[in-house]
Amino acid sequence: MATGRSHRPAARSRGIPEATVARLPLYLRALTALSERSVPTVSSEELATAAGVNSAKLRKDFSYLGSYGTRGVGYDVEYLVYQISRELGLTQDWPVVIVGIGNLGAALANYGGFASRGFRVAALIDADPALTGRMVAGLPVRHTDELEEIVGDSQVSIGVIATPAGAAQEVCDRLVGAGVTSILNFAPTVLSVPDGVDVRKVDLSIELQILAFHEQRKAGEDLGAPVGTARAALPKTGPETPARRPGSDGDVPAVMPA
Amino acid sequence: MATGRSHRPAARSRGIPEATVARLPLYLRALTALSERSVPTVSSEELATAAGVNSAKLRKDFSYLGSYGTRGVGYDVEYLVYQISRELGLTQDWPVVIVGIGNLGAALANYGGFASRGFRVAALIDADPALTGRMVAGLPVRHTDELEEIVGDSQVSIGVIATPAGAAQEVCDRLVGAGVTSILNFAPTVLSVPDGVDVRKVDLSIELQILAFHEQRKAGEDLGAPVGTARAALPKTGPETPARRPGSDGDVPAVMPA
DNA sequence: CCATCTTTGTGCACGCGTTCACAAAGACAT
DNA sequence: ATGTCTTTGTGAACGCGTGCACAAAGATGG
Repeated sequence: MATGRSHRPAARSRGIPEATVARLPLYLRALTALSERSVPTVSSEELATAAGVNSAKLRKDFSYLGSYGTRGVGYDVEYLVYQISRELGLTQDWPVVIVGIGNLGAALANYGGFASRGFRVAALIDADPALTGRMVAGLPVRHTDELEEIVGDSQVSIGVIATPAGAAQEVCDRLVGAGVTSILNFAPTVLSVPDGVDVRKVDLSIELQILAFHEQRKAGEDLGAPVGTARAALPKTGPETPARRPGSDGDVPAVMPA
Repeated sequence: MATGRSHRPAARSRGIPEATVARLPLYLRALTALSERSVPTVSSEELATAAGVNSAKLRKDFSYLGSYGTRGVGYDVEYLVYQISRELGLTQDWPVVIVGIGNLGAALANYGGFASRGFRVAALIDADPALTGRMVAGLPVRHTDELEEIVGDSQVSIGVIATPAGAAQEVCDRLVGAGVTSILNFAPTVLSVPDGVDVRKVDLSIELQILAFHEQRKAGEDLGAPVGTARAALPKTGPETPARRPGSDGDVPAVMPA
């Protein structure tokens, strides 16, 4: 749950709702597990449970792809794995560049799940000259100066940004300029991109804050103190504002990069 | 956007829509930046641009919190920072434990954005005895055996799971059993938790697959080949299923943990 | 004190996503 | 072949989220 779609409110690409697309990887993972256990068929009920969704939703999702089930029996696991893989574009290889090889960037580079689904780390890029040439996850770190060349030569269309927030927009612009049309952003910034470029962001801090909100709510319900009252009545006379920790973050690095 | 909400379809906690809650951290970040530049007030239009949203949406979001603006002028930056912080529960400290100190876990432990928003890493936990006692980000890694004790003593209510997928559910169960009621899950698995426990998941692989879908769609539009046709007509006779890479992943570690 | 101008707060309509509930489709047994 | 039983696929209703568009509020200047 750390995803945030970006522009295009609900692109309904080629008839498949965005919400459905977001769940296809979930189904695929559950199906792959079944496939490895050599389970031949699965019902919508079983698969839905495994994927953590409602069976009606799953059936409707699959209905957007076509009629791949058999009534009275269920779905053929192998067949469905193939269909979803194809639908998601995982039958081809996707070269990916990672920019910003700090703690997070390095962790991503070592991520085993990349190769397993057709994603191949084509290059690692960092602005720090001290890092250039060092091997990370079996690949040499290359300097930002080479970015355009790398992207162009390797036909990279997906870029991962794991730089500090301050550098993210510039890196983004250069990636887009070099031909990248999909970006996964780990830096805590709003990226602006031209139409036709997709951005998804992963933001640890936001996720934690959302959890904190609900956590506070739970705690507040226990006490007799109504959390959400005596608020609209504030006179708002002058800045009684406690001014929490002035000048601490606001431009913090993504997940401790470089 | 790598977030995925989980149970509760749209909990509308205490009147504030879930979608609004998810945007509050965005506003807070933009406001903090303005605060550091000592900007006294900001209009909904300006703030919306900075946060990457529509100004009507922002005003509606704020209307759920109360009437904090001044017509003809805008919003008082400091005041709003305080109100949103309070609403999100960031005026108090949230001790957090991280379980699974692999590449990703270590990167998270080093994340600077934790402390800056009231989140404090209370402990690092790993099942590997070889790691126990080693210092990571200034904290000693402690063994899983101590999990219950650590959570209980430190009053931890938020847990971060960065273990391999296979270990995630067990770790989750133990965290919940020890009193944790909010979980941020980086492992690529569906976690099942009792009611009252919030789970948010961050899944790199899913994000990339969603990007790949759109990427494929873009590429398909260029060619004359209609991507989504000649599909429903498949006879489906026997497993012509190409059976993509049998038995490769399916239980892959989150982001290359331990 | 009045007029003007800016910007908020929100009523309303629309569309996407979810869920229910059931008819149609097929497997399987007799 | 016919009937029964299981499970899919989907029409329809509902609710949340978004965005428009405007009235109300207040600041500001004369």
